[in-house]
Amino acid sequence: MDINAYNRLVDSGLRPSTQRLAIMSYLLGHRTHPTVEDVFQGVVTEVPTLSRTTVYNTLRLFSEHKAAQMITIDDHHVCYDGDIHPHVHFLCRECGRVFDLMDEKAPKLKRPVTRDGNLIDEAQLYYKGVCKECLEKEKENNKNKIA
Amino acid sequence: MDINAYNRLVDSGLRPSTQRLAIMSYLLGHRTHPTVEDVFQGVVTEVPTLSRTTVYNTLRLFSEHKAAQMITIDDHHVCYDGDIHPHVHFLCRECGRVFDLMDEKAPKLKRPVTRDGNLIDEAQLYYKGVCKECLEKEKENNKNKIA
DNA sequence: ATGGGTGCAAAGGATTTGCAACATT
DNA sequence: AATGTTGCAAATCCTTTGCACCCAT
Repeated sequence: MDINAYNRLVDSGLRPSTQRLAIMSYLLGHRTHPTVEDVFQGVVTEVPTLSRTTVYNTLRLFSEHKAAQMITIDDHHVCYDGDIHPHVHFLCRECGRVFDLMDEKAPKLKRPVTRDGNLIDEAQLYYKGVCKECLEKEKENNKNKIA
Repeated sequence: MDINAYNRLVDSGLRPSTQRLAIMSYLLGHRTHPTVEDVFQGVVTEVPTLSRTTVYNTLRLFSEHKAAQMITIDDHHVCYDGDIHPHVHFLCRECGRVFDLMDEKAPKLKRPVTRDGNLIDEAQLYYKGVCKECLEKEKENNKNKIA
């Protein structure tokens, strides 16, 4: 039993059902920004009756309760993050993976602020480009071409 | 004939067909962060044979060529922006509209940079919250409740 | 027994694809 | 003629909804 997952749920005002615990536990244990499908595949082995519906509903619930973050950098690339502290994300356009950039200064918004009369309570900063690994693969391919 | 639309296309290496000109012209003339459907509805009156397929393909083409920005703040809220200078976006969760926050300092990335071996060539910062108008509507509703 | 949680099947939407027609060089 | 562009129809994919069942209180 994952005490961290349990606490996150209870602290967020969510009842810790089997499925919710398993999904939250997966999120906390896989800091790879999984998609809905990733979560489903990862958890269904443990909770064989799990349905995609529940994963959809549960992840939405989590993000509504700020028990997890929904990240939508790109069309066709919705993923989730159990880390609810503000941090910067980086999407590799080649492999589609999302990385955390821990050293980057993330926009902080501890409390909602008002700007031009608008109430702002959430901020997201992300970068796009090509990750180290994909860059190296590209280099390899170029070498091979020349050789 | 919209010379700005024309130039943007040619500068981006895109052939200025009737449809592309009309779509780019719409983008440049409507700084409201229109969705694909918005663009379609706005342009079809002018180019009656226009199809949604073409709008999809064309907007994707634009963003691939950096002739426009695709903005995906939220799941189910993909929109486009003819303004290709970096600026901060603000999504109102109530009405779903996206605003520009011009006074905010946007992350600048004139040239691609390397960070931890990753090549970063694009940055997006956005805020979420409730816009001025929706806040005022809420206030109105509360007043009425009390009265 | 009551309310919340789950999961199936179906519906709903948004986006892409295959392909034929068309325009432009 | 050759290439690039458009647009219809269909396919696909992702996500939500309606509803019945189930579990826990």
